[in-house]
Amino acid sequence: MRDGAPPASDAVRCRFAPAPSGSLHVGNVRSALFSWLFARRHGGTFVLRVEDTDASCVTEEAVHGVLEDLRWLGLDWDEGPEVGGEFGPYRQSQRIPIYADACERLVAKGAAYRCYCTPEELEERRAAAIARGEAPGYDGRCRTLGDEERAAHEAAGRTSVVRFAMPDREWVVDDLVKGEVRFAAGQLGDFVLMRSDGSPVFLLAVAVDDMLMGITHVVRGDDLLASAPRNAAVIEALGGTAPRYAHLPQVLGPDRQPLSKRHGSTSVQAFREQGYLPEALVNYLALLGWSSEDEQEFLRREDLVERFDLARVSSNPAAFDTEKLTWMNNHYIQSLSDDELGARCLHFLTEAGVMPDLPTLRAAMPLVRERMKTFTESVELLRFLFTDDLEPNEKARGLIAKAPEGYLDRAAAALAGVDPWEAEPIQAALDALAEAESLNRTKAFQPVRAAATGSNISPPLPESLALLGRDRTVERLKRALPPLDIPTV
RNA sequence: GCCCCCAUCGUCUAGCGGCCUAGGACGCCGCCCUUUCAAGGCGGAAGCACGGGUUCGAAUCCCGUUGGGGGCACCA
Repeated sequence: MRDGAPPASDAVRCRFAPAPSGSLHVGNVRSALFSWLFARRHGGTFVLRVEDTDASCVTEEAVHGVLEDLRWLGLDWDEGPEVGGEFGPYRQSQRIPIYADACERLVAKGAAYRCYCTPEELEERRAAAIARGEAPGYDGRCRTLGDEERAAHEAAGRTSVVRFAMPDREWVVDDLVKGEVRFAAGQLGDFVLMRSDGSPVFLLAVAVDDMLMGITHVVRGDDLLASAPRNAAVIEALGGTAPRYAHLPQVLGPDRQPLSKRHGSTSVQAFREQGYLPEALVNYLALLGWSSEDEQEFLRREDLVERFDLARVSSNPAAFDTEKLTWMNNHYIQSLSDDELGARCLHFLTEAGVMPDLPTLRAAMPLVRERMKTFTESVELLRFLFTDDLEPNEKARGLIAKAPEGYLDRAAAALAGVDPWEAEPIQAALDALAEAESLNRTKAFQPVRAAATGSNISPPLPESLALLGRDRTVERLKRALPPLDIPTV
């Protein structure tokens, strides 16, 4: 029924307009993704615009961080910072004169006016309105000021802001995901467009930019739902046509509370550093509030583009579930080739101070691919191959301690004679040893694993030893200290 | 206080009046596989917030209640 698809004749233009925060959190990214998907789905244009009017806390790194996140996720933009476009500039801080001009035009045609009320006066009247059970928005006092009163205020040295004269009627937002949302007359008060220092407020900048940049569809979080009629009103007053809006439900934390610092790092950067794949994050996020008609869950970027439909966006808030993301990440890891996998692991290993030799690393990929949920886990899984400076963990020490007297020496001797040094003969030698010692495989293998890898957990043992090499294996088994030397705590 | 949004297993969801004894996925539990850990296979527990309507028939439509969230700034 509600289909956001426009007639093929007019091109879709979507935008993502982040404040430069350093790194996007998953909620913002979901908005960016859906906006991007909608644009791509309809062969439209995706515009990136940086909302940096609040210059106080904006740094170049913060802007770059956001662009990096988007690029990493594969959400490319057709117009915006670093790529340009015919409706630029794409940073609001560079568009100040445009806003000033628009504001002047609004005042000139009577759609906006100067307001001389002081913060104290406003606060007082707001409180009174609430006490009366009315909406606490601006009461419109300065809307009808005559020239003389205005002159008197100016003469008295009063500062002023520019307020938009919100037409006093019912406003209906025909939202692509929420349906018709109505705001009764009197609900939406006159809001500030320009501060007393002459700087534009968000509501002015967004309206002007969306209009001038020819945006046809605004896809954003539903925390902005109530500002949609204001955006539309300003655009109409400016003689433009308001875009269609699609307000997405919020992304909540695992505790179903709004995303905040309390939830720790939910930034794209954090997931990237923890070893999540962009494909997994995109796929997971797409499923957060949207589902494919065929209920398919594994969807690559192009599958999503092919199927995305705003009409299938759920209208209820969704809690971010790291467990499912992690599961999905493992799935994507398993789909990578050994070369791709190796390259990723290399990054995380070196980051952790482990310097792998490449042929061994590459050869180890089949052993670890289904054992990693994130790439950071590759470090613990593979470290033993690339450093002889192993600190056996608690459980490994326990296993070594519990091994029969002289067992590891006999294992070393048994393995020393294995030829060729490959997984199968190694396994055969270990099995023969187990039989000779009357041990089952678990009992036979675990002490060897502990001594050779320093951990009670490792990739399959024979294959691991094959990669480790005969000399290092034998050496580690011999060097594993007998129980007596285990220090008591 | 006023306005708006939302309500299916713990979580993400399918469902748009009869196909529902409510389906799938993550997670959880059990079994299988198994040298550890994973992965994989099989099976299981688990949900329509509540109350009224409408209808031959309601998870699906309407109203109310409750519960969550958002907005009402010289923030964005």
